[in-house]
Amino acid sequence: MPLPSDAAQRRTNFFQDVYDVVKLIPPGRVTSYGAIAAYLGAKGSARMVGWALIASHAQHGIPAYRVVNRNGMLTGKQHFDNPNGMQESLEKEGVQVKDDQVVDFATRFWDPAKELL
DNA sequence: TGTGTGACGGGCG
DNA sequence: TCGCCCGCCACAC
Repeated sequence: MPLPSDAAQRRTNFFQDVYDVVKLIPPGRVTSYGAIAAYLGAKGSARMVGWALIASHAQHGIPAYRVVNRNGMLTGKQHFDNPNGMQESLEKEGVQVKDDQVVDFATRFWDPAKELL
């Protein structure tokens, strides 16, 4: 039986790791793609995190709406079934959103590298 | 097999 | 301050 290549194995783990980290984001908090990428040791590859989040649609229990870009902007809302649902979900958890942007992002920011020791 | 694309981030003029 | 360009790497065609 063929053994999976290290590269393929790592790719799978990367996606899984992204989901795992996103699931650990506390309610009422948000994080950025770059922070997740840095935590996974893929610093500079924040795009891969976004790619993984697109695939996260197939999974359930992935609060992808808690992930925004470094400016606290809901750039990925268009990828949800209900683009407006992303903002509504955040506001329901106490995260104020104005103009597709998280209010007081600096305080709401949750850094896995620091909080998730 | 090669090329284009993207839910990003940092740097430069 | 604003806008543009480059690097990053997995995936689709």
